[in-house]
Amino acid sequence: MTPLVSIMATREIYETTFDEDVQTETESNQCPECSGRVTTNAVETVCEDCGLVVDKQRIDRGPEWRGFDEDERERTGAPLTAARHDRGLSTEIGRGTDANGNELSGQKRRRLSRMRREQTRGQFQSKAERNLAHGLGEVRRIVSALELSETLRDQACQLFRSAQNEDLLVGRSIEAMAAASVYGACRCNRRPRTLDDVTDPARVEQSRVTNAYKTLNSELGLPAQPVTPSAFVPRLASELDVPDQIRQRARNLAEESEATAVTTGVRPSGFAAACLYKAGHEQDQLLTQSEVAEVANVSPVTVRTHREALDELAV
DNA sequence: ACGATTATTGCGTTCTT
DNA sequence: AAGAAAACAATAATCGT
Repeated sequence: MTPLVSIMATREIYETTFDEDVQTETESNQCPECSGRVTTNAVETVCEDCGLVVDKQRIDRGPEWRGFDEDERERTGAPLTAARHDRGLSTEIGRGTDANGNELSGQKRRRLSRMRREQTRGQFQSKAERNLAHGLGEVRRIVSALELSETLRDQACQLFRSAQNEDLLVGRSIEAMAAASVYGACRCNRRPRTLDDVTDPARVEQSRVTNAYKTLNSELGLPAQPVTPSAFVPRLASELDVPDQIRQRARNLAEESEATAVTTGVRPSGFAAACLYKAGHEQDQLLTQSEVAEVANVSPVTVRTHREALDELAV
């Protein structure tokens, strides 16, 4: 029997969390993570202590479609977004034509071009704002490379903002913090993404992303939740192109194992791979260990050892 | 510095064709 | 019989306390 204390020690690798049941939905004015007070502004409801976005988009910021012509509408334009440094409220000075599409005289064009230059200079009032724009750009790039949802992107951007507000960027690179923000958002939403997945499109060493995430997690008290093997099953299953039956069986296997303690401290993706392997063999679909190991980014040996754990469980 | 998980490598065994 | 796959064992590397 392994001593319990060491399990507690290593599980932190994959299950950084501060409270076991953080997922409970609270309608009240308390943060589900740290019980701090939450405040609601026009954009979202955030916890004052930890920065957790409890709720968002209470207010419909979409265009008003009821009005039939322009002056009946009171709200128009693109919705505000946390994903841009100016929350999407930028102004651009066009070139070439006036509002009616007519050509402009050379004199006016020169004047406009001077104005444009001054305006782009004025867009970033400080170095911090420039960094923010850069960071949010990186976050957007990584998020789209990983094909994550828009809400997740906004949360990641919000994380990056918080990180900057808390001066977590000093001594760290913007790219690393951007990647860490994306990973943090994934963890808070139980998205089956590994640190490798997030680091891959980022242009930094993984160690720096790890470092950034660690400080992000501890300083901001992220409501990071353990990502379970069952969350990885669908993703691996689609990469392997296995039938639904096997996918569901693998998911069941994973969930049953999670009920016991055998999945604590192990790489979720590796365990999910073992579940898929076992499920495939139960239904005479020959998946090789190296196949499943490869899509999960683990070694075949890992798949084997976890399959043994699964066998003992089923009896 | 220690313990746990995982990767890597090498090697004899089992299964398939 | 030949080749692939799974099993086993020993060692190294990594990570968190």
